[in-house]
Amino acid sequence: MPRGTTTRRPKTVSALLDAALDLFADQGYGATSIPDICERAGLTKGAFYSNFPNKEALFLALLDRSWAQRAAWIRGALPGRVAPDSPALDRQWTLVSTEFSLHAIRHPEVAARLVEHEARVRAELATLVAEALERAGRVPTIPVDQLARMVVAVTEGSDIQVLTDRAAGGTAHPGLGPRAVSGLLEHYSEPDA
Amino acid sequence: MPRGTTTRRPKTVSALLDAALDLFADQGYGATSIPDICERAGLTKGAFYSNFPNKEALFLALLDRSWAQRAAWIRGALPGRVAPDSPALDRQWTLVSTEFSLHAIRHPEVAARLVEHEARVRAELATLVAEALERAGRVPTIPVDQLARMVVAVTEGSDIQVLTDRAAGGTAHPGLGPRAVSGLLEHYSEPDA
DNA sequence: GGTATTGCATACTGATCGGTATCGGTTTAC
DNA sequence: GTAAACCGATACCGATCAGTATGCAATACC
Repeated sequence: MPRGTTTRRPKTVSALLDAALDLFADQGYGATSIPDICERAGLTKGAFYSNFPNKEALFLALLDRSWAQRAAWIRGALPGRVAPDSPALDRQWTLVSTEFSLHAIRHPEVAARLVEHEARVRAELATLVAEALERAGRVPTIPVDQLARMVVAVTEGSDIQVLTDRAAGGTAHPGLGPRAVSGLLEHYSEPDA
Repeated sequence: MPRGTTTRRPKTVSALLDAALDLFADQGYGATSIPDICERAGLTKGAFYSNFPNKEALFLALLDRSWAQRAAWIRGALPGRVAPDSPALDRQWTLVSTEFSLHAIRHPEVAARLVEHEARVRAELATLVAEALERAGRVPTIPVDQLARMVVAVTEGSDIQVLTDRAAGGTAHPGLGPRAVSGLLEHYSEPDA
């Protein structure tokens, strides 16, 4: 049982993660410095190095937190839909999560972590897909895990397209992600016999 | 007609772009410094600032060159396929191009440039899709431009998935991109009457 | 309430950053 | 052959970086 102050630390960590999320989304991971993060959090480098050994450790912690938050959000938002729509497009999340994918591709030891997380997400999504198809009186013609993979791929690709168009001042359209998803689900299933 | 030397400059620019491509793919755009690029190119900062005002200008020039090269490559590789397969997965290209999308989302003036380029690519791809469907005796049930959009989205999303799995040491599978593409093309077309 | 411990601020270091100014070898034009 | 223009190397600047060491106020325990 430690003796000194322990209640401050969680608040500090949370403030640092909040600040990092904003800055990674705005400037990118590589372009964001540790002093940047501390300043935005209203703290100093002492607080940072007291909680993380370096920037990458904070990146990983940030993703653990974001994954947990988003998983909870998706679990609440998705079920009951006829087809598993893509969850609401979150600009900040898309930017940070995509950048993390790139980071993982460049750093194999990090990639393992990402793949594991994606497998869990896909497993959940696969059951949702299976349920949705069942409600629609259809059965999949390929493994639902492969369907989930396609759904994730097309959704993420579409999100990037939409954000790009939006940044260029294009009219705010919903993107073709949902339509492509429902198309894939219909095409790779058939009416139950 | 200028009087001095002009043959050296193109070689220098090319060397800088080559070096930047390698480094942006390996470390990311934000994490790559100008001295890094110069060193890898076997040049000094004098060469850099003699040809580019800053790192972003080089990024844009690099993408212009890469777009031209890839467009030429795709034009030679794609036609004649029954379905427009995704071109061979190029790790370096996927990393840099995805990072540029993120950069564009963060910088609207850059996004306009990217959107314009993507529109050109999609136009070409749309004609290929139309030809492929025609050869297969089918007609699209939604605008071919929308089909092209879906194809691009699912391909890029799948490429990221494959590279991540590969980085994590997963078995080298082709990914579900091509299958999803053909599924979309079939689902959003019907036999010609 | 005394005290040990915690947790962040402060201060510092060596390295590296982006950017500018200038210098000198090289090439082209005539 | 020679002069002019080019173009990249060198040297330099102030700012900022990642990381460490230490100081000190706040807090939890007894």
